[in-house]
Amino acid sequence: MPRAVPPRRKAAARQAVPRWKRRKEARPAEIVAAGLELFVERGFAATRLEEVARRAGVTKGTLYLYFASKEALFKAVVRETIVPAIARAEALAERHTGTARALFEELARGMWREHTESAMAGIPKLITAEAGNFPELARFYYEEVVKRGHAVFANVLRRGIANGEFRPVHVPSAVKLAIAPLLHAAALKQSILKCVPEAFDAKQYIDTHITIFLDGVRQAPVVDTPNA
Amino acid sequence: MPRAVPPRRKAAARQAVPRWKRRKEARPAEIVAAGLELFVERGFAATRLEEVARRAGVTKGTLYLYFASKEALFKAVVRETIVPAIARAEALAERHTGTARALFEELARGMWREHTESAMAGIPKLITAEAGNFPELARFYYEEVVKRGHAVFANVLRRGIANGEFRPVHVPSAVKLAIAPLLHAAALKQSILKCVPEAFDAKQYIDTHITIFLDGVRQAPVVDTPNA
Amino acid sequence: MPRAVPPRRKAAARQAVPRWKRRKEARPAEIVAAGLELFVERGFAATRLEEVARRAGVTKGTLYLYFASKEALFKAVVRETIVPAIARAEALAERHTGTARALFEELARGMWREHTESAMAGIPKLITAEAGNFPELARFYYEEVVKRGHAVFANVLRRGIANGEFRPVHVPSAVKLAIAPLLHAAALKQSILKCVPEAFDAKQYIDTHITIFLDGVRQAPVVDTPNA
Amino acid sequence: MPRAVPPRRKAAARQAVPRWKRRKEARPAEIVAAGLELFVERGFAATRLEEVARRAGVTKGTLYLYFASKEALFKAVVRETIVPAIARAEALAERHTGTARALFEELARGMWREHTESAMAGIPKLITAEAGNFPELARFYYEEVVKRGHAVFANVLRRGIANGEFRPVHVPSAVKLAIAPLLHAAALKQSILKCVPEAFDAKQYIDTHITIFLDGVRQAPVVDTPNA
DNA sequence: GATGAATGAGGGTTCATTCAT
DNA sequence: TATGAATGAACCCTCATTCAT
Repeated sequence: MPRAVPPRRKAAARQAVPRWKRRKEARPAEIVAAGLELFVERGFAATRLEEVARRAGVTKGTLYLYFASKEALFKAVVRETIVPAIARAEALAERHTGTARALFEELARGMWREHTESAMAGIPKLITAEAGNFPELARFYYEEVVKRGHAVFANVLRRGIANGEFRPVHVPSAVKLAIAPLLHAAALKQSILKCVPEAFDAKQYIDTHITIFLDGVRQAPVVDTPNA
Repeated sequence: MPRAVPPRRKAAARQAVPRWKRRKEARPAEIVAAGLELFVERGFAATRLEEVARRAGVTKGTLYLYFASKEALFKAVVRETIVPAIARAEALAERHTGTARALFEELARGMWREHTESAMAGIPKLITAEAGNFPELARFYYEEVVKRGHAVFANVLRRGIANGEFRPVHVPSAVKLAIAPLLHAAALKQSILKCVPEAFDAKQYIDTHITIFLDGVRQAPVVDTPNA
Repeated sequence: MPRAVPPRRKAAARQAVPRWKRRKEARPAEIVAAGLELFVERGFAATRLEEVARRAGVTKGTLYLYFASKEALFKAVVRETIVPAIARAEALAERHTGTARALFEELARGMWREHTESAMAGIPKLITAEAGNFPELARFYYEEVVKRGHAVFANVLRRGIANGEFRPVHVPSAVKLAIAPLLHAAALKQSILKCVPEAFDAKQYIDTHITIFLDGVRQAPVVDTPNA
Repeated sequence: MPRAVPPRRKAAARQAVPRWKRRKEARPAEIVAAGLELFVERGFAATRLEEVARRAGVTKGTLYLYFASKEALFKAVVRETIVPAIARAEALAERHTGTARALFEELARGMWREHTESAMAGIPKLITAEAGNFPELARFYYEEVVKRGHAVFANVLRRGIANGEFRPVHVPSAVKLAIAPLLHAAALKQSILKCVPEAFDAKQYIDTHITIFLDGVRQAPVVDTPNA
């Protein structure tokens, strides 16, 4: 999965900016991208800055022009990956129209996309692995991502309960249960599933999750088990 | 391949064995326990053998009487934590009586107990974090734990579908969805939740999971929504 | 396979190369020189890399910029000391003019000089001491140095026998006997003689060796012991 | 060449002494023998006491019942190997009858035997290798072995010169030249020759040495080269 | 800004030595 | 006397960090 060290110049020119200048401006982003890949793959301690540098196409010393230390790079990697994701999540959560069921599905699919196709893909695994070594980072992630995400889902669930789409469930638990399969599968794809031949059918997985979950929380019909 | 607690000859002859010998036989287990704690908390690379030794009540050199290297200790920690868990899981899976629903609940609660109260608690997080650095260990875990666990749950689901308790769902996905909330919450408890003040209501969580999941997969009554 | 003093491009461009770069190119040679001293004095195992580094004017870590391990340094020390010596020996052996006696003397003195005044001085002792631990290095030394040296002396002896200067002796033994006093004395000077007050008269020693050996192998006169 | 760890009891009973007692009395000698083998093969620093113990059929701790430290064992190994050799040398040197030439030959062959067939075989190489680390041991060896050996040979040479068998040579050098081929070959057999396929013809070597040396130092006839 | 040679603290590992049994 | 588990100092080696160019 590592993008395998683009040996020279990277992509096509964007505009009129001279190439070397773009390069210079892109440096921090390239370093962050390389760091993300490696931190996710190996963890913080097992990642060597030399390899981050190589993958970013610079030398070790150059890293220190942009980041004060390995730890600073690590935190930057996490923050800079999370912050845009938060922005996207906010945009997504704005469009809360339609039924609670429809919104739930939309949110779940959005979150799934975010955690499998964007740079966020490796973050939950990384934070979980490094929480013990970087508690403040775990708190940051919790505050900025987890709580916000929970709040959005809680909102939907509460609305669905209020309007009778969902039956009254323990919302804090239900929120976690809605999200857990998404994050868990994302972490698996970044780790164990890379080591084994098993094919993971992502579409079936997310479809089935939405179906089971929504059926599981919907308001039961009056006559649930007529003869019992 | 540390000799690691030869199971035989221990309890029986206890009174005749000199104290230091009993100590010696207990050493590997103590070291493995200390290693498990720290590897889960910090990860492989960030764990210092000196601290493992201190926590086991020995000195660094002593570790090498029982384990050839840090890596060997790590693998022993994982294997020796997993293997007894597999045995317990087998025993649990044997008692498959009653309805599929009842059995599902029993299995889910057993697995939850296993992953929150036994030494297994930290293993999924650990394997996930280190899969990139120890792929063969990830494969071992996948073969011995994941596949077995999946098989047990798949069995129950298929039986329930066959006898009409459950509706036909995509079994491989449903199995993962039944398990994901358990493992995800276990990993969270070992990591992020240790860093934030949030109280996690484990009982509510597992109860809600079982309820929602079972309702989500149950065979809908003939008249689902009578008045709609 | 340390890059070890790239021979080209050094003397030529000297004035244009910045000082630290010249320093860098000299580093491996300085380290090798320091290593040679210490390995000869203490042996491989008893030599601490920290002291090699100190004697080379660098720190421990720097060694690893040029040599992959202590063992790699050791082998480089031996090889890089031997290889130039082989070149010099070849040059010396070319000038085979004059009588076999004269050539023998020239070779013996050349070898003596080589093994007492050049960096080669400590090598035979070192190889002898470490052959048990580094058999492949011993083989390399045997192939590249011993066999070649033997061949050169054997050549001279055979020529002298052929033209009547020497009587027929067992050439393989005679070759070793011509060389043994040189190597043995060289080893003594690097070891025991450094520990005792005895003055070793090198000039007398080599002169006497040449005299006795040549007299010992010369063609005896017709009347060996006239009156006996 | 290592005697390969006699696994249990060693040889046939000598007399009536109970077996375990003989074992006990033989312990130090067995340890010394094992130590000698390994020190010669690997050098002092590279020899592990664990292996010495194993080869002696005891455990590491037992070594310390007989020797205060690794260094003490090393010195004991050297001293106890040398001292009997000195005694034998003295006995040999007593029988100084016949011509100086005959006595020289007898001494040379005796010394050769001593340095190739007795336990002394590895000592010169060992002392040479470790002189830098154990100068006092080198001095001991020099005083007790080298000087004595030199004195014996010097004696013979002086007598031969006095009675006209030998021409006047520089005796200190001639002595060393008489001995050097013996010690050098002994060292080679303990080291390089164990690593290469070359067959060393010991008999030819020693015969040739005696012949060449004695011819080299004998009193030239009056008419050395009559017609020249 | 970028380099890469150099540093040195830190951790894994070895092994001579000790000591309770 | 003999054992072997345990120790801890020492050493090799790594790698984040610095700095002259």
